[in-house]
Amino acid sequence: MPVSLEPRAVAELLKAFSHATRLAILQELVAGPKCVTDMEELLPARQANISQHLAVLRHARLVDYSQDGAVRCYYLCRPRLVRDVLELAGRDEPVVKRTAEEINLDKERLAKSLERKPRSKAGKPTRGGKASI
Amino acid sequence: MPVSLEPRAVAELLKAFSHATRLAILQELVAGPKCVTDMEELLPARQANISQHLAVLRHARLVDYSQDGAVRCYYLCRPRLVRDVLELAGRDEPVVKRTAEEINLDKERLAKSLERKPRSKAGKPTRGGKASI
DNA sequence: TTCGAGTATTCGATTCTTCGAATATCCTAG
DNA sequence: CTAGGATATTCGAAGAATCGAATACTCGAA
Repeated sequence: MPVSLEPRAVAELLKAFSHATRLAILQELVAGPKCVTDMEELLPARQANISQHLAVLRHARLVDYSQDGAVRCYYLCRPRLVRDVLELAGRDEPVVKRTAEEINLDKERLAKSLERKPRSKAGKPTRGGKASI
Repeated sequence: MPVSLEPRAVAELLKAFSHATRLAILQELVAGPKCVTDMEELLPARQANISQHLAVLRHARLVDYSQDGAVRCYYLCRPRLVRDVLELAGRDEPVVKRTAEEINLDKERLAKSLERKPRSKAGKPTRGGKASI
C-alpha cells in the first residue's frame, strides 16, 4: 500500500532519477559534496545543462546546496534514499519465467483472501478460477 | 560504483517506473498476476493505453506474461526489484539541511582519500580545501 | 470456418523533456 | 563601484512520451 495513495508523486520522484546525467550527478554526490565547477570536470555536460539538471534534482528534494562565497556546494539532502535507489537499480535480479500453473495458484490464493474481506466491485467473477490447461 | 558504469541503462530502467499508470500496474501485480481486463477494471485507463504501458514494462523486463487461452496473465518477472523500488520510493526520508562546516569536513575527508590513491586528472586542485568562511 | 472476446499495434495530435546559446544574477576581490 | 568568476534562467528548436481512436491480431468455441 505504500504507493497506491500517491502514484503521481512517486512517479515525479522517480522521474527525477531517470536521466543518465542526473544519475551521474547523484553518483558523484554520494562520494561527497561538490560544486557545479567540480561536476563540469567530472561529467560530459555543459555548465548550463548541469545547472538545469540540478534544478530538477532540487525540485525533487534530492539535493540542496550551501552557498560558500560565489560557489554553491551541492549535497544529497536525502542521502539514504539516493544511495538505496542507486544500489537497487544497479543490482540486477535474475528474470523469472512463470508457468501457467504457478500463476493459477497465485490467482486462487488471491481469490481466497478476497473472499474473506469482500471489498470487490461485485462485477464479473475475476476470470482465472479455472483455466483451460 | 554500481551505477557509474551504465547510467543510461539504469536511467532506462527507472524511466519505466516513472509514470503513474505504470506504477499502479506494478502495484496491482505485486498483489498477484492479472490480465489486461482485470487491470481495466482497476485502473482509470483505456485498454489500449494499458497495453501500451505493459509494452513499456515488458521492454524494461519488469513484467512478462503467460498466455492462457485468449488471455494473457501478466506477472512481475523481477518481483524483488519492483517491490523494493516501490517501497523505497514510497517511504519518505526526512530532508536534511547541511551546514557549510559539515560540508567542508566532507570535502577534506574526500581530499585525503584522493591523496592516497591519486587517480585524479591533475587539473586545477579541486577547490574547497579551505573555504572563505 | 466464422465469430467474438481479449489484447496489441499503428497513427496523429498534443504535451513534455532536453539541450545549447545567450543572457541574467550573485558574490567577492580590488 | 566595477570586473570577473560562478551559477542560474530564459528561449527556441529538436526529439521523446503520452493518449485516444481506429484497426489488426489471436485463440477457442460453436
